[in-house]
Amino acid sequence: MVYDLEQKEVADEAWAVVKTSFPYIPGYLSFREGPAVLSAFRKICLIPDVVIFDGQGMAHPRGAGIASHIGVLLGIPSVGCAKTRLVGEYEEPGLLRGDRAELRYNGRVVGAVVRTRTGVKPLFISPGHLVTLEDSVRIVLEAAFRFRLPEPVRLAHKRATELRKRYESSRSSPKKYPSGGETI
DNA sequence: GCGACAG
DNA sequence: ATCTTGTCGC
Repeated sequence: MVYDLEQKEVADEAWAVVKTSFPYIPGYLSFREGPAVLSAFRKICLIPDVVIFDGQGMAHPRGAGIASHIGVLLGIPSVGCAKTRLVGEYEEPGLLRGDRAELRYNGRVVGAVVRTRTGVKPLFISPGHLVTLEDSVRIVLEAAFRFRLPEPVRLAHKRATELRKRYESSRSSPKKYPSGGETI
């Protein structure tokens, strides 16, 4: 999902149906979900300035979560925005939107635990490719203006669920199914 | 060996 | 992540 933060609207989108070739193993998420991200990315017409990943960036056992790894392959700035922690220690941040705490791992600050909405569970933000921690937090807070998750992440998730349902029911019948290359 | 563990 | 009913709060 390519989202225009100034117009507050979807600018482009694309999807891909890819068979999983790797199991989900904490610390190896990019090997499972990366291929699908890459194939869907080849179909979009508007290349974004930054990509927000549903997962970790630098806050990873080897310092390179899906945001860092795929960000490099795409050659585009990226940010890790996970709903839960993978590694690191932190103090619970304040309850207001914008309140944050450092996420430390091996004596290093690898990310931030940020409250994007007052009273909701915080997000685990960490730098991906070509982006600083401060910019990462700024980008996520700017994109999460309505709900807990950044708008593009929320909409992408919503679209994925919808497509998966439609796909699972149409795959049995002889009908065809849009490949996701349609441009808006 | 035990517990932790993005999606 | 997925399954899954009702329920709590804005």
